[in-house]
Amino acid sequence: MREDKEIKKHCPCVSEIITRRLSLYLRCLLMVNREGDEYISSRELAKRFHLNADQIRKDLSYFGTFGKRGVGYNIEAIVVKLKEVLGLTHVYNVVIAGAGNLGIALADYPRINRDSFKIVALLDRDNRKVGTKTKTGIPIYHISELEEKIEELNVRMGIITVPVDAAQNIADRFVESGIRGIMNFAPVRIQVPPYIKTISADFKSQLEVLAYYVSKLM
Amino acid sequence: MREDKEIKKHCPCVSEIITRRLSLYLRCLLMVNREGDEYISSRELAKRFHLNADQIRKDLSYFGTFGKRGVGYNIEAIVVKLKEVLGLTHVYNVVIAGAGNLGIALADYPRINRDSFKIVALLDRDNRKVGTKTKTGIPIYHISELEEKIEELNVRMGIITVPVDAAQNIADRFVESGIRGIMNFAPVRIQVPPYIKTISADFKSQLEVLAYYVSKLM
DNA sequence: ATGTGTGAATGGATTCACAGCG
DNA sequence: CGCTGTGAATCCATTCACACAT
Repeated sequence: MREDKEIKKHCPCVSEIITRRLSLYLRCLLMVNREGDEYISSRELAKRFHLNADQIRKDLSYFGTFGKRGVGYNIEAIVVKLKEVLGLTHVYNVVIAGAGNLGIALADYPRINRDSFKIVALLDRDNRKVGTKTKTGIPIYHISELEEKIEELNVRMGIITVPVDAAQNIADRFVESGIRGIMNFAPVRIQVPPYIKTISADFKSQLEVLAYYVSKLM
Repeated sequence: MREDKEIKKHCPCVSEIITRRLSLYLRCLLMVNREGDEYISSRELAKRFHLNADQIRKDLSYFGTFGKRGVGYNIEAIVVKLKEVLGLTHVYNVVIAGAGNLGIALADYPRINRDSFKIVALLDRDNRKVGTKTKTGIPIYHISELEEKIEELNVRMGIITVPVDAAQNIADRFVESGIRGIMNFAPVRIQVPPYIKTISADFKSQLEVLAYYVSKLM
Protein backbone atom coordinates (compact mmCIF):
# COMPACT_ATOMS: atom_id res chain seq x y z
CA MET A 1 0.00 0.00 0.00
CA ARG A 2 1.20 3.40 -0.87
CA GLU A 3 2.10 4.85 2.51
CA ASP A 4 4.36 1.97 3.44
CA LYS A 5 6.66 3.14 0.72
CA GLU A 6 6.39 6.71 1.81
CA ILE A 7 7.31 5.90 5.34
CA LYS A 8 10.38 4.07 4.19
CA LYS A 9 11.74 7.21 2.65
CA HIS A 10 11.56 8.81 6.04
CA CYS A 11 12.62 5.83 8.07
CA PRO A 12 15.30 3.45 6.88
CA CYS A 13 14.00 0.65 9.02
CA VAL A 14 13.07 -2.94 8.82
CA SER A 15 9.53 -3.75 7.63
CA GLU A 16 6.49 -3.78 9.86
CA ILE A 17 6.13 -7.51 9.52
CA ILE A 18 9.58 -8.06 10.95
CA THR A 19 8.95 -5.52 13.68
CA ARG A 20 5.91 -7.48 14.78
CA ARG A 21 7.99 -10.61 15.05
CA LEU A 22 10.67 -8.82 17.03
CA SER A 23 8.05 -7.76 19.52
CA LEU A 24 6.88 -11.35 19.68
CA TYR A 25 10.40 -12.70 20.20
CA LEU A 26 10.89 -10.24 23.01
CA ARG A 27 7.77 -11.48 24.72
CA CYS A 28 8.81 -15.11 24.35
CA LEU A 29 12.30 -14.42 25.61
CA LEU A 30 10.97 -12.64 28.66
CA MET A 31 8.98 -15.77 29.40
CA VAL A 32 11.91 -18.16 29.14
CA ASN A 33 14.08 -15.70 31.00
CA ARG A 34 12.15 -16.38 34.21
CA GLU A 35 13.23 -20.00 34.03
CA GLY A 36 16.85 -19.10 34.65
CA ASP A 37 18.65 -20.57 31.61
CA GLU A 38 21.42 -18.44 30.25
CA TYR A 39 21.28 -19.46 26.60
CA ILE A 40 18.63 -20.55 24.15
CA SER A 41 19.01 -21.68 20.56
CA SER A 42 16.78 -20.52 17.75
CA ARG A 43 15.53 -24.07 17.38
CA GLU A 44 14.57 -24.38 21.02
CA LEU A 45 12.82 -21.02 20.97
CA ALA A 46 10.96 -21.97 17.83
CA LYS A 47 9.85 -25.28 19.30
CA ARG A 48 8.60 -23.69 22.50
CA PHE A 49 6.50 -21.01 20.83
CA HIS A 50 5.68 -22.45 17.42
CA LEU A 51 7.94 -20.08 15.57
CA ASN A 52 10.35 -20.60 12.71
CA ALA A 53 14.00 -21.02 13.63
CA ASP A 54 15.42 -19.87 10.30
CA GLN A 55 13.34 -16.80 10.47
CA ILE A 56 14.39 -15.98 14.01
CA ARG A 57 18.05 -16.13 13.00
CA LYS A 58 17.52 -14.04 9.91
CA ASP A 59 15.44 -11.44 11.71
CA LEU A 60 18.06 -11.08 14.42
CA SER A 61 20.90 -10.95 11.94
CA TYR A 62 19.63 -7.62 10.57
CA PHE A 63 20.83 -5.96 13.73
CA GLY A 64 24.19 -7.59 14.28
CA THR A 65 25.55 -10.96 15.28
CA PHE A 66 25.07 -11.95 18.85
CA GLY A 67 24.62 -15.68 18.90
CA LYS A 68 27.34 -18.10 19.99
CA ARG A 69 27.77 -20.83 17.40
CA GLY A 70 27.19 -24.25 18.84
CA VAL A 71 25.41 -22.74 21.84
CA GLY A 72 22.67 -20.27 21.02
CA TYR A 73 21.75 -16.78 22.09
CA ASN A 74 22.39 -15.24 25.47
CA ILE A 75 18.89 -14.51 26.65
CA GLU A 76 19.67 -11.41 28.68
CA ALA A 77 21.76 -9.92 25.93
CA ILE A 78 19.19 -10.44 23.25
CA VAL A 79 16.42 -9.04 25.40
CA VAL A 80 18.47 -5.90 25.85
CA LYS A 81 19.18 -5.75 22.13
CA LEU A 82 15.56 -6.23 21.13
CA LYS A 83 14.42 -3.53 23.51
CA GLU A 84 17.00 -1.22 22.05
CA VAL A 85 16.03 -2.01 18.47
CA LEU A 86 12.33 -1.56 19.16
CA GLY A 87 13.02 1.75 20.83
CA LEU A 88 11.80 0.49 24.19
CA THR A 89 14.62 2.10 26.14
CA HIS A 90 12.64 5.33 26.33
CA VAL A 91 9.30 5.89 27.97
CA TYR A 92 6.57 7.02 25.58
CA ASN A 93 3.85 9.24 26.90
CA VAL A 94 0.53 8.41 25.30
CA VAL A 95 -2.88 10.09 25.19
CA ILE A 96 -6.18 8.48 24.35
CA ALA A 97 -8.82 10.55 22.57
CA GLY A 98 -12.22 9.20 23.56
CA ALA A 99 -13.04 8.14 27.11
CA GLY A 100 -15.77 5.68 26.19
CA ASN A 101 -15.74 2.06 27.29
CA LEU A 102 -12.91 1.20 24.97
CA GLY A 103 -10.73 4.20 25.79
CA ILE A 104 -11.03 3.55 29.49
CA ALA A 105 -10.43 -0.16 29.06
CA LEU A 106 -7.20 0.58 27.20
CA ALA A 107 -6.10 3.20 29.71
CA ASP A 108 -6.48 0.77 32.59
CA TYR A 109 -5.19 -2.20 30.65
CA PRO A 110 -3.08 -4.37 32.98
CA ARG A 111 0.67 -3.87 32.78
CA ILE A 112 0.55 -1.24 30.07
CA ASN A 113 1.72 1.56 32.30
CA ARG A 114 4.99 -0.11 33.06
CA ASP A 115 8.31 -0.04 31.36
CA SER A 116 7.97 1.74 28.06
CA PHE A 117 4.52 3.27 27.95
CA LYS A 118 2.73 5.74 30.11
CA ILE A 119 -0.82 6.71 29.36
CA VAL A 120 -0.90 10.20 30.72
CA ALA A 121 -4.38 11.42 29.79
CA LEU A 122 -7.73 10.70 28.25
CA LEU A 123 -9.61 13.35 26.32
CA ASP A 124 -13.36 13.50 25.89
CA ARG A 125 -16.03 15.98 24.96
CA ASP A 126 -18.47 14.80 27.63
CA ASN A 127 -18.32 17.33 30.48
CA ARG A 128 -19.58 14.78 32.98
CA LYS A 129 -16.41 12.78 32.46
CA VAL A 130 -14.03 15.72 32.39
CA GLY A 131 -12.26 16.20 35.71
CA THR A 132 -12.70 12.57 36.77
CA LYS A 133 -10.09 9.83 36.74
CA THR A 134 -10.07 6.20 35.68
CA LYS A 135 -9.76 3.45 38.29
CA THR A 136 -6.01 3.45 37.93
CA GLY A 137 -5.91 7.22 38.25
CA ILE A 138 -5.52 8.48 34.71
CA PRO A 139 -7.12 11.92 34.38
CA ILE A 140 -9.77 12.83 31.83
CA TYR A 141 -9.57 16.28 30.25
CA HIS A 142 -11.83 18.07 27.83
CA ILE A 143 -11.09 17.38 24.20
CA SER A 144 -10.54 21.09 23.62
CA GLU A 145 -7.40 20.80 25.71
CA LEU A 146 -5.88 18.24 23.36
CA GLU A 147 -3.15 20.42 21.89
CA GLU A 148 -2.28 21.92 25.26
CA LYS A 149 -1.99 18.57 27.05
CA ILE A 150 0.09 16.99 24.31
CA GLU A 151 2.54 19.83 24.60
CA GLU A 152 2.51 20.03 28.38
CA LEU A 153 2.80 16.28 28.97
CA ASN A 154 5.35 15.68 26.23
CA VAL A 155 3.19 13.15 24.41
CA ARG A 156 4.56 11.21 21.44
CA MET A 157 1.82 8.73 20.63
CA GLY A 158 -1.93 9.05 20.35
CA ILE A 159 -4.73 6.53 20.42
CA ILE A 160 -8.06 7.22 18.77
CA THR A 161 -11.18 5.67 20.29
CA VAL A 162 -13.66 8.40 19.39
CA PRO A 163 -16.65 7.66 17.13
CA VAL A 164 -15.96 7.26 13.48
CA ASP A 165 -17.07 10.75 12.38
CA ALA A 166 -14.65 12.45 14.75
CA ALA A 167 -11.65 10.26 14.01
CA GLN A 168 -10.09 12.17 11.12
CA ASN A 169 -10.35 15.46 12.97
CA ILE A 170 -8.61 14.01 16.00
CA ALA A 171 -5.90 12.56 13.77
CA ASP A 172 -5.32 15.97 12.18
CA ARG A 173 -5.03 17.59 15.58
CA PHE A 174 -2.65 14.88 16.77
CA VAL A 175 -0.40 15.43 13.79
CA GLU A 176 -0.56 19.18 14.13
CA SER A 177 0.49 18.84 17.77
CA GLY A 178 3.60 16.86 16.90
CA ILE A 179 2.50 13.30 17.57
CA ARG A 180 4.36 10.79 15.39
CA GLY A 181 2.54 7.52 15.98
CA ILE A 182 -1.20 6.92 15.96
CA MET A 183 -3.15 3.83 16.82
CA ASN A 184 -6.64 4.06 15.39
CA PHE A 185 -9.55 2.01 16.71
CA ALA A 186 -12.21 3.79 14.67
CA PRO A 187 -13.52 2.00 11.60
CA VAL A 188 -12.15 4.49 9.07
CA ARG A 189 -8.90 4.80 7.29
CA ILE A 190 -7.47 8.03 8.60
CA GLN A 191 -5.24 10.09 6.37
CA VAL A 192 -1.99 11.48 7.68
CA PRO A 193 1.27 12.80 6.23
CA PRO A 194 3.79 10.19 5.13
CA TYR A 195 6.12 10.72 8.06
CA ILE A 196 3.47 9.62 10.56
CA LYS A 197 3.03 5.97 11.41
CA THR A 198 -0.50 4.73 11.91
CA ILE A 199 -1.69 1.36 13.05
CA SER A 200 -5.26 0.36 12.45
CA ALA A 201 -6.78 -1.65 15.27
CA ASP A 202 -10.33 -1.59 14.04
CA PHE A 203 -12.31 -4.32 15.75
CA LYS A 204 -14.98 -4.82 13.10
CA SER A 205 -12.49 -5.15 10.30
CA GLN A 206 -10.69 -7.88 12.21
CA LEU A 207 -13.92 -9.73 12.77
CA GLU A 208 -14.54 -9.58 9.04
CA VAL A 209 -11.20 -11.21 8.33
CA LEU A 210 -12.12 -13.91 10.80
CA ALA A 211 -15.50 -14.31 9.10
CA TYR A 212 -13.77 -14.94 5.81
CA TYR A 213 -11.84 -17.87 7.22
CA VAL A 214 -14.64 -19.25 9.33
CA SER A 215 -17.00 -19.20 6.37
CA LYS A 216 -14.48 -21.06 4.21
CA LEU A 217 -13.32 -23.57 6.81
CA MET A 218 -16.64 -25.32 7.11
CA MET B 1 5.10 -18.12 9.83
CA ARG B 2 4.34 -21.77 9.98
CA GLU B 3 0.61 -21.82 10.64
CA ASP B 4 -0.21 -19.64 7.66
CA LYS B 5 0.93 -22.50 5.50
CA GLU B 6 -1.03 -24.99 7.50
CA ILE B 7 -4.23 -23.04 7.18
CA LYS B 8 -3.82 -22.90 3.44
CA LYS B 9 -3.96 -26.65 3.24
CA HIS B 10 -7.35 -26.51 4.89
CA CYS B 11 -8.63 -23.41 3.15
CA PRO B 12 -7.92 -22.71 -0.48
CA CYS B 13 -8.47 -19.01 -0.04
CA VAL B 14 -6.82 -15.74 -0.79
CA SER B 15 -4.18 -14.53 1.70
CA GLU B 16 -4.94 -12.65 4.90
CA ILE B 17 -3.36 -9.49 3.55
CA ILE B 18 -5.77 -9.43 0.63
CA THR B 19 -8.69 -10.24 2.92
CA ARG B 20 -7.87 -7.20 5.01
CA ARG B 21 -7.94 -5.02 1.94
CA LEU B 22 -11.25 -6.48 0.81
CA SER B 23 -12.74 -5.55 4.15
CA LEU B 24 -11.33 -2.07 3.70
CA TYR B 25 -12.71 -1.73 0.17
CA LEU B 26 -16.09 -2.76 1.45
CA ARG B 27 -16.02 -0.05 4.07
CA CYS B 28 -14.97 2.58 1.54
CA LEU B 29 -17.64 1.52 -0.92
CA LEU B 30 -20.33 1.70 1.72
CA MET B 31 -19.24 5.28 2.33
CA VAL B 32 -19.41 6.34 -1.32
CA ASN B 33 -22.62 4.41 -1.74
CA ARG B 34 -24.45 6.92 0.43
CA GLU B 35 -23.61 9.63 -2.07
CA GLY B 36 -25.80 8.09 -4.74
CA ASP B 37 -23.39 7.50 -7.64
CA GLU B 38 -23.91 4.30 -9.50
CA TYR B 39 -20.37 3.64 -10.70
CA ILE B 40 -16.90 4.30 -9.41
CA SER B 41 -13.57 3.63 -11.08
CA SER B 42 -10.62 2.06 -9.30
CA ARG B 43 -8.72 5.30 -9.79
CA GLU B 44 -11.42 7.41 -8.21
CA LEU B 45 -11.75 5.01 -5.28
CA ALA B 46 -8.01 5.02 -4.79
CA LYS B 47 -7.86 8.79 -4.84
CA ARG B 48 -10.65 9.18 -2.35
CA PHE B 49 -9.22 6.78 0.23
CA HIS B 50 -5.50 6.79 -0.47
CA LEU B 51 -5.47 3.32 -1.88
CA ASN B 52 -3.74 1.81 -4.89
CA ALA B 53 -5.83 1.52 -8.05
CA ASP B 54 -3.81 -1.32 -9.60
CA GLN B 55 -4.12 -3.28 -6.43
CA ILE B 56 -7.86 -2.74 -6.19
CA ARG B 57 -8.33 -4.11 -9.70
CA LYS B 58 -6.08 -7.08 -9.08
CA ASP B 59 -7.66 -7.90 -5.74
CA LEU B 60 -11.14 -7.81 -7.24
CA SER B 61 -10.10 -9.83 -10.27
CA TYR B 62 -9.44 -12.89 -8.09
CA PHE B 63 -13.18 -13.29 -7.68
CA GLY B 64 -14.45 -12.63 -11.17
CA THR B 65 -14.77 -9.74 -13.57
CA PHE B 66 -17.42 -7.20 -12.73
CA GLY B 67 -16.12 -3.85 -13.87
CA LYS B 68 -17.35 -2.08 -16.99
CA ARG B 69 -14.42 -0.99 -19.15
CA GLY B 70 -14.39 2.72 -19.72
CA VAL B 71 -16.79 3.22 -16.81
CA GLY B 72 -15.79 1.54 -13.57
CA TYR B 73 -17.48 -0.70 -11.06
CA ASN B 74 -21.12 -0.76 -10.16
CA ILE B 75 -21.02 0.13 -6.50
CA GLU B 76 -24.04 -1.87 -5.37
CA ALA B 77 -22.91 -4.94 -7.26
CA ILE B 78 -19.43 -4.89 -5.86
CA VAL B 79 -20.67 -4.36 -2.32
CA VAL B 80 -22.81 -7.45 -2.68
CA LYS B 81 -19.91 -9.39 -4.13
CA LEU B 82 -17.48 -8.36 -1.40
CA LYS B 83 -19.95 -9.31 1.32
CA GLU B 84 -20.38 -12.65 -0.33
CA VAL B 85 -16.64 -13.24 -0.67
CA LEU B 86 -15.96 -12.24 2.93
CA GLY B 87 -18.69 -14.56 4.13
CA LEU B 88 -20.76 -11.68 5.48
CA THR B 89 -24.01 -13.06 4.16
CA HIS B 90 -24.39 -15.15 7.30
CA VAL B 91 -24.69 -13.95 10.87
CA TYR B 92 -21.92 -15.14 13.14
CA ASN B 93 -22.67 -15.68 16.79
CA VAL B 94 -19.74 -14.66 18.96
CA VAL B 95 -18.84 -15.13 22.64
CA ILE B 96 -16.35 -13.13 24.62
CA ALA B 97 -14.39 -14.87 27.39
CA GLY B 98 -13.51 -12.29 30.02
CA ALA B 99 -15.98 -9.63 31.13
CA GLY B 100 -13.39 -7.10 32.24
CA ASN B 101 -13.27 -3.54 30.94
CA LEU B 102 -12.09 -4.65 27.55
CA GLY B 103 -14.54 -7.50 27.13
CA ILE B 104 -17.46 -5.28 28.00
CA ALA B 105 -16.19 -2.48 25.79
CA LEU B 106 -16.05 -4.87 22.84
CA ALA B 107 -19.44 -6.37 23.60
CA ASP B 108 -21.08 -2.95 23.60
CA TYR B 109 -19.01 -1.63 20.72
CA PRO B 110 -21.21 0.59 18.54
CA ARG B 111 -22.65 -1.01 15.44
CA ILE B 112 -21.02 -4.40 15.99
CA ASN B 113 -24.26 -6.18 16.70
CA ARG B 114 -25.67 -5.41 13.31
CA ASP B 115 -25.50 -7.17 10.04
CA SER B 116 -23.01 -9.99 10.28
CA PHE B 117 -22.05 -10.34 13.92
CA LYS B 118 -23.99 -10.99 17.06
CA ILE B 119 -22.26 -11.07 20.39
CA VAL B 120 -24.45 -13.46 22.29
CA ALA B 121 -22.66 -13.86 25.61
CA LEU B 122 -19.79 -12.90 27.86
CA LEU B 123 -18.21 -15.43 30.18
CA ASP B 124 -16.42 -14.62 33.41
CA ARG B 125 -15.33 -16.34 36.59
CA ASP B 126 -16.36 -13.46 38.83
CA ASN B 127 -19.65 -14.44 40.46
CA ARG B 128 -20.58 -10.84 41.09
CA LYS B 129 -20.76 -10.29 37.35
CA VAL B 130 -22.49 -13.54 36.51
CA GLY B 131 -26.21 -13.07 35.93
CA THR B 132 -25.88 -9.39 35.05
CA LYS B 133 -26.03 -7.83 31.60
CA THR B 134 -24.02 -5.19 29.77
CA LYS B 135 -25.59 -1.83 28.97
CA THR B 136 -26.72 -3.08 25.60
CA GLY B 137 -28.17 -6.20 27.19
CA ILE B 138 -25.62 -8.91 26.55
CA PRO B 139 -25.75 -11.51 29.33
CA ILE B 140 -22.77 -12.58 31.41
CA TYR B 141 -22.53 -16.26 32.33
CA HIS B 142 -20.07 -18.16 34.49
CA ILE B 143 -16.99 -19.33 32.67
CA SER B 144 -17.82 -22.92 33.64
CA GLU B 145 -20.76 -22.70 31.26
CA LEU B 146 -18.53 -21.97 28.28
CA GLU B 147 -18.96 -25.29 26.48
CA GLU B 148 -22.69 -25.39 27.16
CA LYS B 149 -23.35 -21.85 25.91
CA ILE B 150 -21.30 -22.29 22.77
CA GLU B 151 -23.36 -25.32 21.91
CA GLU B 152 -26.70 -23.86 22.93
CA LEU B 153 -26.19 -20.51 21.21
CA ASN B 154 -24.62 -21.92 18.08
CA VAL B 155 -21.43 -19.90 18.45
CA ARG B 156 -18.79 -19.91 15.71
CA MET B 157 -16.28 -17.32 16.86
CA GLY B 158 -14.67 -16.60 20.20
CA ILE B 159 -12.90 -13.57 21.59
CA ILE B 160 -10.36 -13.88 24.40
CA THR B 161 -10.03 -10.98 26.82
CA VAL B 162 -9.08 -12.96 29.93
CA PRO B 163 -5.74 -12.40 31.69
CA VAL B 164 -2.70 -13.82 30.03
CA ASP B 165 -2.38 -16.94 32.21
CA ALA B 166 -5.88 -18.10 31.39
CA ALA B 167 -5.75 -17.44 27.66
CA GLN B 168 -4.41 -20.78 26.43
CA ASN B 169 -6.90 -22.71 28.50
CA ILE B 170 -9.78 -20.70 27.08
CA ALA B 171 -8.44 -21.22 23.56
CA ASP B 172 -8.32 -24.99 24.14
CA ARG B 173 -11.88 -25.00 25.39
CA PHE B 174 -13.02 -22.89 22.44
CA VAL B 175 -11.45 -25.31 20.00
CA GLU B 176 -12.83 -28.32 21.82
CA SER B 177 -16.30 -26.78 21.63
CA GLY B 178 -16.15 -26.38 17.88
CA ILE B 179 -15.24 -22.71 17.47
CA ARG B 180 -13.32 -22.07 14.24
CA GLY B 181 -12.13 -18.48 14.58
CA ILE B 182 -10.48 -16.87 17.59
CA MET B 183 -9.55 -13.27 18.20
CA ASN B 184 -7.02 -13.05 21.00
CA PHE B 185 -6.43 -9.88 22.98
CA ALA B 186 -4.15 -11.48 25.57
CA PRO B 187 -0.42 -10.86 25.20
CA VAL B 188 0.49 -14.47 24.45
CA ARG B 189 0.69 -16.47 21.31
CA ILE B 190 -1.96 -19.09 21.76
CA GLN B 191 -1.51 -22.47 20.15
CA VAL B 192 -4.34 -24.08 18.23
CA PRO B 193 -4.73 -26.78 15.58
CA PRO B 194 -3.97 -25.77 12.02
CA TYR B 195 -7.58 -25.66 10.92
CA ILE B 196 -8.41 -22.88 13.38
CA LYS B 197 -7.88 -19.25 12.40
CA THR B 198 -6.56 -16.94 15.09
CA ILE B 199 -6.08 -13.21 14.96
CA SER B 200 -3.88 -11.56 17.51
CA ALA B 201 -5.13 -8.18 18.66
CA ASP B 202 -2.69 -7.70 21.49
CA PHE B 203 -2.61 -4.04 22.46
CA LYS B 204 0.87 -3.92 23.94
CA SER B 205 2.46 -5.57 20.96
CA GLN B 206 0.89 -2.99 18.68
CA LEU B 207 2.21 -0.20 20.84
CA GLU B 208 5.66 -1.72 20.54
CA VAL B 209 5.47 -1.64 16.77
CA LEU B 210 4.48 1.99 17.00
CA ALA B 211 7.38 2.64 19.36
CA TYR B 212 9.77 1.28 16.79
CA TYR B 213 8.65 3.80 14.19
CA VAL B 214 8.30 6.70 16.56
CA SER B 215 11.80 6.14 17.91
CA LYS B 216 13.25 6.04 14.39
CA LEU B 217 11.28 8.92 12.94
CA MET B 218 12.80 11.58 15.18
C1' DA C 1 29.00 -32.05 17.20
C1' DT C 2 26.02 -28.18 17.34
C1' DG C 3 23.91 -23.99 16.04
C1' DT C 4 24.81 -19.42 13.99
C1' DG C 5 24.97 -16.34 10.06
C1' DT C 6 24.16 -15.74 5.37
C1' DG C 7 24.24 -16.19 0.35
C1' DA C 8 21.25 -18.52 -3.01
C1' DA C 9 16.74 -20.30 -4.30
C1' DT C 10 12.10 -20.09 -4.00
C1' DG C 11 7.65 -18.23 -3.42
C1' DG C 12 4.40 -14.24 -2.81
C1' DA C 13 2.91 -9.69 -3.31
C1' DT C 14 3.07 -5.39 -5.74
C1' DT C 15 3.64 -2.68 -9.60
C1' DC C 16 4.01 -1.99 -14.50
C1' DA C 17 2.33 -1.82 -18.96
C1' DC C 18 -0.74 -2.65 -22.29
C1' DA C 19 -4.23 -5.38 -25.05
C1' DG C 20 -8.91 -5.22 -25.56
C1' DC C 21 -13.68 -4.01 -24.38
C1' DG C 22 -17.39 -0.53 -23.93
C1' DC D 1 -10.74 7.52 -25.48
C1' DG D 2 -11.09 5.59 -20.57
C1' DC D 3 -10.82 2.01 -17.62
C1' DT D 4 -10.70 -2.88 -16.74
C1' DG D 5 -8.34 -7.19 -16.47
C1' DT D 6 -4.11 -9.50 -16.64
C1' DG D 7 0.39 -11.34 -18.08
C1' DA D 8 5.23 -9.88 -17.26
C1' DA D 9 8.55 -7.63 -14.42
C1' DT D 10 9.96 -6.28 -10.11
C1' DC D 11 10.32 -6.22 -5.40
C1' DC D 12 10.22 -8.26 -0.86
C1' DA D 13 9.78 -12.22 2.38
C1' DT D 14 10.62 -16.88 3.44
C1' DT D 15 13.00 -21.03 3.22
C1' DC D 16 16.98 -23.77 2.12
C1' DA D 17 21.52 -25.27 2.60
C1' DC D 18 25.92 -25.03 4.10
C1' DA D 19 30.46 -22.76 5.45
C1' DC D 20 32.24 -21.57 9.57
C1' DA D 21 32.77 -20.62 14.57
C1' DT D 22 32.89 -22.60 19.18
